[in-house]
This record gives sequence, C-alpha cells and structure tokens, in this order.
Amino acid sequence: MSSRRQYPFDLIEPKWQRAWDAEQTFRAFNPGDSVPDGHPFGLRYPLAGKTASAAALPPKFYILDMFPYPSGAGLHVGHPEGYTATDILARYRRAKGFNVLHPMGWDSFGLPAEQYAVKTGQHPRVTTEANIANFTRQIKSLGFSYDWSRELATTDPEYFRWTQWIFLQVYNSWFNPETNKAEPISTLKFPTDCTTEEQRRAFRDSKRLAYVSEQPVWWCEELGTVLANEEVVDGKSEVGGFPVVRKPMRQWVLRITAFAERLLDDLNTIEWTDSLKEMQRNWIGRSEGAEVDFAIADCRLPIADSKIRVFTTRPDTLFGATYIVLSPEHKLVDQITSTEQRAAVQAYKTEVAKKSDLERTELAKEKSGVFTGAYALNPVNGEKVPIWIADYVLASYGTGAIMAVPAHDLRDFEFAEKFHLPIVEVVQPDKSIGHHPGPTGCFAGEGFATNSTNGEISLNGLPTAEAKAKITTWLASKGLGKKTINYKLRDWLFSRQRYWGEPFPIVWRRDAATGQPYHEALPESALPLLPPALTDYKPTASGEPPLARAKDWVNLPDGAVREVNTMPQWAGSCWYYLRYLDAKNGSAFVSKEAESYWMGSAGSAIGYRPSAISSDSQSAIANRQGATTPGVDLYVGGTEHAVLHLLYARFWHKVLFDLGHVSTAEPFFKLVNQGLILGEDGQKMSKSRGNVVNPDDVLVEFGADAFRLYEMFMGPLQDTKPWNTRGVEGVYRFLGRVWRLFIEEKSETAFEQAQTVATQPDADLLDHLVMNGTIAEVSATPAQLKVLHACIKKVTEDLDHLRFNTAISAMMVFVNEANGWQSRPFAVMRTFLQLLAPFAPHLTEELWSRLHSAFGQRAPSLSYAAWPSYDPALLVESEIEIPVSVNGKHRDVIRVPADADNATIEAAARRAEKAQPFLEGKTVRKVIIVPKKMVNIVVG
RNA sequence: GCGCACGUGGCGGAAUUGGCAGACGCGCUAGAUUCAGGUUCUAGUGAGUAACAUCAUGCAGGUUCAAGUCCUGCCGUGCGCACCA
Repeated sequence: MSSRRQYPFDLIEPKWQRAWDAEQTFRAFNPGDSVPDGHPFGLRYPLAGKTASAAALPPKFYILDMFPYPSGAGLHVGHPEGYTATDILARYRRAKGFNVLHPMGWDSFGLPAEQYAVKTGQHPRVTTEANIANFTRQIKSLGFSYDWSRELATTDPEYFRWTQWIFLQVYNSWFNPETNKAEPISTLKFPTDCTTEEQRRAFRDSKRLAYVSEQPVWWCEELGTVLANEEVVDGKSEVGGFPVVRKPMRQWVLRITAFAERLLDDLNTIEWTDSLKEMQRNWIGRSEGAEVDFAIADCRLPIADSKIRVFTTRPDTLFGATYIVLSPEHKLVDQITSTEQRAAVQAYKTEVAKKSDLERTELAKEKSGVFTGAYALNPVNGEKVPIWIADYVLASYGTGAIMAVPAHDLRDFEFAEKFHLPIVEVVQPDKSIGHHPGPTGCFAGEGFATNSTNGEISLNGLPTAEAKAKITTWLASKGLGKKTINYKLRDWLFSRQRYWGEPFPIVWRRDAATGQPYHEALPESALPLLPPALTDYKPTASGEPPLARAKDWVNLPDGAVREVNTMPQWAGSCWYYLRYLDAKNGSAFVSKEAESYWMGSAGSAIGYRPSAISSDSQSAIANRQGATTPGVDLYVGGTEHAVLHLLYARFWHKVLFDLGHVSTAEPFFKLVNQGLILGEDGQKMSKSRGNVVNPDDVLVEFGADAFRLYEMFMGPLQDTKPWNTRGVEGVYRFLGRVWRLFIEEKSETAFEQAQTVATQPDADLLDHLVMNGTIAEVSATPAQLKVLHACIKKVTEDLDHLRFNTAISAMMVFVNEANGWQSRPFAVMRTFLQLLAPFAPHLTEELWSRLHSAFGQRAPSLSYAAWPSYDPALLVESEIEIPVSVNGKHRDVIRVPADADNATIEAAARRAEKAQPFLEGKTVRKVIIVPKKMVNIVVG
C-alpha cells in the first residue's frame, strides 16, 4: 500500500478548515447584512464594512444538497459524492463572481432515534444530537464551503414552529378549481343550504387542503404507524421492509391531487433529467378517457342508483364491451346481486378482504371473480351484458368499475377466456405499420374501428383517435358519458403514530348542539407546539399513538383535546430549502427580502415565467446556461427521492406560491441525481456484504483533497460506479506531483525529520518547507501559455456542464506537461492553482499563500480570487495536423498551415507518404475535405 | 408486461455538429534511483504481426466518401412502475 505521505495533508487540511471557520470565509450575505471589514467577500466587491443592498450584491447562485438524516452509522461514501460536486460548483461560482448560497442542515426527525428510545428510554433528542455532532465532524473534515451560520435541524423547535405554521397555511386553504389555485379558506362561498354553524364547519372542513378522513390506509404493525402510498413498496414498508395491511383509520390527509395537473405541467418549466421527470409523470399517472354510464337491466333500484359508471381510456371500443366488472368493494355490489349469486358473491368478497394487498398483486397471475347475477345494458347497442366482480378492478381508481373489452385488453381477455365470456373484435390492427394481434388473439394497440355501428352512429373505418373523439361527443350529447381525466396520484396521508415528529397544531372539540367532534387550528401564537415529555415512547395499550400517554398535555383546561398524531418525516424536508434563506428569522419562516433575492428574480439576471409551457422551453433552458435562475439554481441528491420528497416539496411550494409567500411556482430549477457508488466488488455497499467504505478511513490515509478528487474522478456524477481504493491512490499521487511542482523535495525530508522529533506546533513544522526553485517570475513561453490556456478552457467548460472527471484529467495533462519544464513561470503556476482550487481547496490554499509570500506578495483567500479566463488567440495553431484517409480508412497525417486552402490540403494529402501504397495505380474519383478536420481520398 | 437509461481494452472511463477509437487514471511490463522493499522518475501497454497488412466500440443489417455516434431488428444490464382499465 502507500507508505510515505505524498504531502503533509494531515497538517494542511485542519489548518485551513480552522482558518475558514475563524474567518467565516463562506458566509453568504443577505440583502441588508453588513459585511465585516476584512472579509474576502467584501474585499472582492466594494462592500467591506458596508451594508449590502440587493442591488449592490452580485447575482445569486443557490446550490443545494439534499440534507441527510443523521443516522448512527455516520457518513458513507455516497454522501460526499453529491456534496463534493456541489462544493466544487459553489467554489467555482464564487470565483466567477456570484453570491453563492450553499447551506447544510439535518433532516433529524426519523424512526431510528425513536426506536432506540422505545428500547432504551433515552430521549430521541439525545440520540439525534449525538448523531448530528458526528455528522458535523465528518462533513467539516471534508472541507466543504458551507455557510454554517445557516445550519438548521428539522427537530429544532425554532424550525418546526414554521413547519407547523406552514401546515396551518395548508389547513386554512382550499383549492379553487376556477382559479386553479389554493386560496385562503375565507374566500370559500357556502352553498345556500349551509345555514347552521355546524353545516358551515363541515362544508369548510370538506374543502380544506388538510382534511381528516376515515379511509383504508396502509398500517404497518411492526413500525406501529400508518404509511403513505409512496412509502409502501411491493406490499412492504419502504423503511425496514415490514408487512403492511390495509386498514380503515381516521387520518389527516393533504389534498395533493388538486395540484396533479400543475405538478405535471410545470415539469416542462424545469431542468430535470428526462428519467426523473418520467418517474414523476408515471407517479401522477394522468390518463385521458371517458366515463360511460351503463344502465342496469331489470332494475329494482331507485332511479339515481340504477346505472353503473365506468371509466375507460378506450371509449372507441365501447361496441366490444361484453361484460362489466366492479371492484369487490364497489358500493352497488350488494344491491344488484341476485338471490342465487348472493352466497358466491359474499364468499368472494370475504376472500378478497382477507388477502393482503401483497397477495392480491403477487398472486394475481390467475384472474378470479364471481358473476353477480345482474346485467347492464351497453349504451351503444342495448346488449345485455353480465356484471361481474373481480379483484383485478381496483376500488381506488377511476370509478371502481370497468367495461370489459376482451378483444382489446389483455386483462379482460384473460378473464373472458377463463370464464367463457364473449369476445367481440371492434378494432382492426394497422398491418401497414406492422401491428398484429398478439399470439393470444387479443390486440390492445390502436388501429381502425370495425363492427361499431348502431344505426345512429358508426365508427367503422375510423382510426382510434378519431373514433375516441366521435364516440365521446356522441355519448355526451346523449347524456350517457363525458370526457374525463383520471390520475393515479392519491391524496397524501399526512399523519403518523409516532413520538419523534412535529405535533399537529390542532385541537378537537365537541359541537355543543350535536356532540359531534370537530377540529380547530391553534393560533400562530401557540407555536411552536412542543411534544410532551415522556418516559415511555411506545404506543398506548389501546393502540393510540405515544403522545396519548401524556394526559396533561392532551387534555386542555377548556375541555379540548390535542391531536395526538404527528407529521411524517417529509414535513420538515418539504421546505428546508426556504429556511436556509433566512435561517434565524424569529418572526417569519423567511423574510420577503431574503426570499425575493435568493429565490425570485431579484437576485438573478433573468425573469421567470411561472408556467411557461412552450415548445421552445428547451431553447429557453439553453439560453439560461451559465446565468442564474429563479428558485434553487442547482439541487443535487439521490434518486431515492424521485417521487416522495420531490413531489411533496413541489406541492407545498405551489401552495405557498398561491398564497403569496414565495415568488416561484417551482422550487428547484435544475436537479441532478448523483449515481450510486458500489463496493469494490461491484455490489451495492451493505454491512452484510462487508464491502462498505468508511470515509473516515480514506481520509486518514489520503486526506480530504484526495478523497474529494477521487469521488469526482471515478466517472460521470450521474452514473453508478464501483469504488476502487487503487484509484484513490492515483489521484493522491497526482496531488503529490502538484505539491512537488511548488515545494522543494529536499525540504520535505527536512520537514519529515523535524516532524518525527516534533514538539513544535504544526505551523512551525510547515515552516520547514521551501518553494521549489524552478518557479520564477519569468514570462511564459508560448508553449507554456498554450498548455495553461487549454487547461483553463477545458476545466471551465467542463465545470459548466458538471463534467468533473474530464476536468480533472485536463489538469493531470497540465501537470504532466509542467513536470517537464525547466522553469515554471509564477503567473502560470498561480493560475493553475485557481483551476484546481474548487477540487482540492486545502492543498491549493496552502500553495497559494506560500507561493505569494515566497514572491513577497500578499493575497487574500484563494476562495474569492476571480476565475481565470482563457485567451483563444493563444490556442490557435499556426500549423495543424490533418488525418488523411483513403476510401474511409485512416492512412496518414499531414501537417499544413492552419489557413491552408483546400487545393493546398489536397495536394499535401495526395503526397502523404503512407497513403501512397493505397493510391498507386488507382483513379482518384473524389476528394472530400473538411476544413481543419480531415481529408478522404476516394479511389476506384 | 410497460416506461426510461445504457452496452467501448484486464478495470474506471475519454471521444463538439458523423471526421485519427481508447484522453486521463488504475493495473501490468521493462529500465533508472535504492543495500532492499516502498516511493519517485523514464519508456511501453486494444488484439494481431518480425514488421506491415488486417481485425476491433453487445449481435445482425442499413444510410454515408466516412458510423462508437444516425436508422431498423435482435440480445444483455441497470433503474422505475406494475391488474391504474
């Protein structure tokens, strides 16, 4: 393994981390802040000792990391991958002249601390604080340029006070479908028949964006809590993988479905990866179709209930609907079931209810169902079609009922085959584009309608899209159906039965007249509402959440009782990026000024169109390249939050936007998912495989700069890639070469000797080092300038495109070149340090200060030195190499003047030595010349 | 099953609009330095050949003067969704 240290990173790194801390080098200034004398930010801009107005500040750049849950296990190598990328960009943007906001905090509510509390009785806050301290130590040891003055923790009462406040904003709002916006509940107009106080209250409560609902929810026995749809994966809890069951419970729910359309449309205004947008689109699951009413034949029911409404995306296949299927939970099932079928239907319903959802989906290969004995009438042809119930129809989607078209839907087809139901073909595949019915005989694609006529309307011959439109219009005109849009997205189940979460600022009272319970918001003055002190964190014996144990807390003197559920962990992470803007504000969740500077157009160079959904959005995005944008300019984090956190945060942001609290419709303009880092064996890192790499170990051996550099050199940020400790050694050697370009090697030996007997402080040890004598104040040769400026160009362009790995390789090329120089010009070497600085900040700060003092100069922190620009003129070659091909095969390279005309190039190519054997005796048919690129001689 | 990515040396990965495939790093080979190991430095390193030729970007076709890059069809890997009508 490695052995001697390449350079004294163990002294340099703590030294500069302490210096940055003491100077608050990376503090970001808000409008209205006064910039201390001597702060490097104030030195770069004319702001030292002054109060910064928004106009005097440079343009803002907001670079955000997904804040971690501070687990007991500490940091793993995946965390620093994203954090290093954002830190490099933050430092780069600072150098480029932006006011950079780059904060860090803790998503510190969470299950492990609570489970530990249940086991040991230790308060979760104690565990959490210890974990935060450890995470802080680890993150600080990597030298990230966070503004620690904005550090926050979701468990801090001064933080969750505003989480509760935002909940109250949501609670006190309703969604107005006419304006397509959230509005204060006070704008809600009561229907005329709402006269009593109780009726009005019930009406309001039915419209709030936060409402209480008794509904089937996912209950996880192991975790002792309910979970949101998004937290249930394959019938198991996302956290821990425990079984979950469907259980009706009274819970708080947020009306995210009201925003489905906007959550979908506004994806077009932001710069996320296609795959991420696609995941959100799939989760929202918009589908356009029609609702169609089927009358029930021989109906004994009251008129209003005498029809079955189905949802279909293929109304064009209505003539092929040969039966109806209701979900077993459909409310009409019991009413329509015939006497003969009653027993069978009951048995099936019981069987289905017993199955967990896991069984219902996993064992669904075989279709099951029961005939109800009832019939419906197909509205287009009056055919009597049987009504079945089957668990392949979900109660929770659409109308909970479908029309089955076995000829054109695979699931219906399987069901029809099994139960011998009729199959009628009404769509012919378009064979001209290679469509054919599947091997089973079922064709689910689009084609041309057939067998679809009833004397009043005919769809025959129409392509699917036209047939859909025609039949939908016809149904609407007859009052038999209408165009409908459905979403898979469900409302967000927002309450949990836990202790370690934000208590709801809600109390329950009883209506004096009716005795019915109702909920009421606490006033803002009651915030933060702290959870009670407990010694036992388990749920109560009767199954109530742990908060119910605190009787004094729950029962208020005026007879009201507190809500005992708590909010899910997502609540705190839904808005933390806003709190960073103004983290210490005691009178608002964020001040207007701070919000408008960092998130609005005030701090950025360009305006924002909240829902510009235009075909040229791509070019609009391209134009923003390099400019700052409204909202968070760049958000980097793991793909595991593709639907949960990112959907919830967008939802809250839109509510806050509608209510006028924030100035953009979207929170995160550009988002990048870092790829997973696998173990050295190419497998996912896990304790059980024993392939987990602990950053602390890497740091001890190679230092933070090498660790950072390696994380970026491994490959593209977004890719999944395996860890390789040998690779760390490679970049570590590179940093050693950089060090030795500047520091005399002999002095290192002296330094090492001094260190072994050292009793002196670290700073004295570093004093033994002397500048490498090859660095001198000489002017650079054209060749040296070319190497430097090529490096500036490459690193700059790569950083603009987040291509860290190739930027590093460009710097390696520079160092390989510079190694061979007899004399290294001061100015060239100084500029190179600036390029490397965002990647290896400790090493470069040390060399930067050492280089300047060696040449009798004083320089402030490298962190605010202006980014170098390159001179294209220096990169122009007077003579260039052009490859010569014969018949497309590369044969030789010719050197010609850069400005040579085509005739000169062709002549030179025809003379090319190695091409001669392939030209002799052949006729040249054509010569293709791409100026400055290549020559191809075509012979026959 | 559906959707979205992606397949390049022994390995991680480079390759503007199609224009010298394999930058940079790891590993490996040889040499120098060293008592020695390590470190450092120098040279080499896709296959193949004495050297050329030739063959090489998952497979099979196609477009083109020219294809890793564009098109079609397969095969494989990863991620997401999964009875959503």
